Amino acid sequence: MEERTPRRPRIADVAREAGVSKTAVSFAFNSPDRLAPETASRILVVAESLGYRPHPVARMLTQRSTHTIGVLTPQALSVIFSNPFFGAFSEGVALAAEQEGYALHFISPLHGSLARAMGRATVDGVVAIGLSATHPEVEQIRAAGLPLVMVDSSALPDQPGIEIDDAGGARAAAEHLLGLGHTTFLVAGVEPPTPGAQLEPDGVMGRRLGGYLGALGARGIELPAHAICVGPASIEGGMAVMRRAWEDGLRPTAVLAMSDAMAIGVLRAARELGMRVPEDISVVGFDDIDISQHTNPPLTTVHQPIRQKGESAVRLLLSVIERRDPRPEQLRLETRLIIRGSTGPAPRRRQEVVEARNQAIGRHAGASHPSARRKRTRGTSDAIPATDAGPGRTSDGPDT
Amino acid sequence: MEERTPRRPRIADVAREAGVSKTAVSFAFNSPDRLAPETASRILVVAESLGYRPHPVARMLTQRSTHTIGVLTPQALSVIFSNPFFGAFSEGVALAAEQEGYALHFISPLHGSLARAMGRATVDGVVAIGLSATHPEVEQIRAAGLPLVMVDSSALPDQPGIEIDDAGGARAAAEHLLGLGHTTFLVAGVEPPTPGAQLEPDGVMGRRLGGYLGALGARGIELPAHAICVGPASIEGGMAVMRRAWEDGLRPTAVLAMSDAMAIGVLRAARELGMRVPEDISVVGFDDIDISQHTNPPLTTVHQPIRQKGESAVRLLLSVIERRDPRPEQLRLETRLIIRGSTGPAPRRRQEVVEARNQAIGRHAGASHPSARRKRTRGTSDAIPATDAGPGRTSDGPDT
DNA sequence: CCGGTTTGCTAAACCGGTTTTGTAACCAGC
DNA sequence: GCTGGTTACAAAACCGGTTTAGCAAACCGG
Repeated sequence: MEERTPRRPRIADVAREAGVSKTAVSFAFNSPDRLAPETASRILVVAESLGYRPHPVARMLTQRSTHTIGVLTPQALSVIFSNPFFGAFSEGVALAAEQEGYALHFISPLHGSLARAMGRATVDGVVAIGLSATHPEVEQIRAAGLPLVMVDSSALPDQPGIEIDDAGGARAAAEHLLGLGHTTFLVAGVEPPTPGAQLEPDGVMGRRLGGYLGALGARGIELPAHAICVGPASIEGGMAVMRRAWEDGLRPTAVLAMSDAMAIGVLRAARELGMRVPEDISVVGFDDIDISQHTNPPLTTVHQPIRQKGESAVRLLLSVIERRDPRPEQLRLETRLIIRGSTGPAPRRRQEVVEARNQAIGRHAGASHPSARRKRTRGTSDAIPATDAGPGRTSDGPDT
Repeated sequence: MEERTPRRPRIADVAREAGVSKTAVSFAFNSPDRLAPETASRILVVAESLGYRPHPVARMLTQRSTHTIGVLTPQALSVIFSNPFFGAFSEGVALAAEQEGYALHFISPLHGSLARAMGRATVDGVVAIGLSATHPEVEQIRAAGLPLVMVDSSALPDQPGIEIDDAGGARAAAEHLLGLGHTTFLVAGVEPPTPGAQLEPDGVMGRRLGGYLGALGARGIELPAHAICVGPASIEGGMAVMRRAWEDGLRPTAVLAMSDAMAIGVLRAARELGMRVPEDISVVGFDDIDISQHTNPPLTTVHQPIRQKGESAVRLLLSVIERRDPRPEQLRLETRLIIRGSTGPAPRRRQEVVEARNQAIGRHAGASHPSARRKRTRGTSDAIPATDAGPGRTSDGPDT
């Protein structure tokens, strides 16, 4: 005989119970100074006793603001969350959002449609990561009048966005290898989401490729088309690329990988093919995700400020949302090469690579230039047990 | 002289422009079969030309559903996203949510208050991870009539929740070490969020500790209180615990760490203190996060199905939200010990540990029992370059 | 004591949709 | 020719709040 459904109390219930108007209840919660102190507190007491909480959706509707920012990714979240790059980026996003009192809403394709997901999303603005500028949803979002900050998409000129110096970082990576005497390269690229499509020159990967090719070209080295292999941006993808290249008869002494995950896969595949890193083959990654300093050998890679990218994207977005800064801004963050243990001087003769392979396990000393190796920055490479760098291992220890 | 602010078109605008009622426009979008075909398409054309999209917040309000599930964490998201455990958990959550067409909304303390954040959150239900059952917000959520699934909190009996067999996993870890002859242990625990508080026996860490102590007690080994050290659940936390224990004069031959991150920190600190793993000291982690198979040596740890936990939590929540299953369910997932390279037989004499330390770098052969070591499962331990396990390294290769 | 301001609160409009109820037109059947 | 049932749409109520306009009483200086 009790009440059937203990319906959620509404503002009218509180008003009736307290003997005041809805307006007064609203005031009690939002601007108590507009009421007599004892009235306000009486209302709050009644509200508390009824278990009343203002309905957040109704509130959003009238205030025309959700205090939520959306993080848009063209891929499914279930694949995205396993990506360390995205984890670090989200960390930055979350940090800025929390400081500013905004909640986070992740937007990913709903039943395959990003547009549908965007239609459902209740956000004040969107940070889009990895979305190409030509993606149709970009126009949809802009048409909806929703503030948008694009990360890693060569943005339209009148559009706020965050980029990094992909080309410069890639150039530095290639020049580093050139300086070590390498002449035979393999580029391990991240394949575009739509299979069969070419690397779009405007995208992140296009810019990185441009950097590689530019540096190589400046030394008169032309990279044959078949030395650019693409695969998924994962460890498995990197392994697949390296194995395929090997089976195709390619014998690079240096690999330029467009992501750290791929570089790690290349590292592993190269070792399984009997090569030593960096004695027989050098590998450079891109991104400098956290685990890259823990691989064996520690990965030489192009660092980009991933967390800061997320943070800056949110701050830029909020400056638009809150109309502090009417003019959209473009931010460009720097990259820098971090030299660790996965790169070394090119083998003297090409033949060495093959020899090394046939020798399988047996390590022979003196295959490379110890003096040059010793000069390399160790950085934090011996900071964690995952790496064997540091005195006593790797090359200058007792076991070489 | 153009329109000042190109206001977002409302349903009334479309209705007027198309010469129909608001109802008809609503029908055109939601149940077109209730209109004459040509009327419906005419309305849609007009809507398209005006750039009209139904306002998601208004829609939520009338439909009394947000099609969004909340992920609640008592810590700040910016610390949470850097946690590989949480990344894997989120992956599972996202997978299930995407399949069911739900969006994801992360709820973390707003200006330090979880209650405030909950008040703002527009979700149909909540998955709470790492929230103690006695946390005041639990009652708030239940009072609000919001479906709630608690993960890793010894839940109230009438409350749906997901747990794992923490005690059983911990027991297996301890028994493994006991079977290897260890008698001197250190427990590296995860400190409670509120400093100074004791490990609550009902929490995850309490259950794990119970498992450790139970197994030890069954062999007549009593763990002194000072051999239980706590710190943050991070690599740094694990390092700190190990160093502090060493400085306090503890000389354990085996460490039971309550998280993999801590175990990795212990690994590193132990090595820096001059110990070899597993010859001088064995380490067991808990969770089996992805990188644990890539440490050096690969980490022996208690596996728990992290992704599945996230997935199951969402499915359980949705069964409550959509009232498919009126009776809340409790799910208990299994754990299992994964034996990799970080555990080995106890050193014959305690003295060996000290010797090993004083010898610093020089590796001496035969410090442990090769026969027993060879029996250990290698698993995927040689699957990635980060580990040097596999023929030719670690112990049975040429460099021991 | 009077006109004007301030205080404390309310009634009504509004946010932008969905859903229930209503009604006019058309058609079939007896 | 009237009843009863569809069909196609409209009017109005509603979701649960906020906000604007307004009103009565109290205050206040002259």
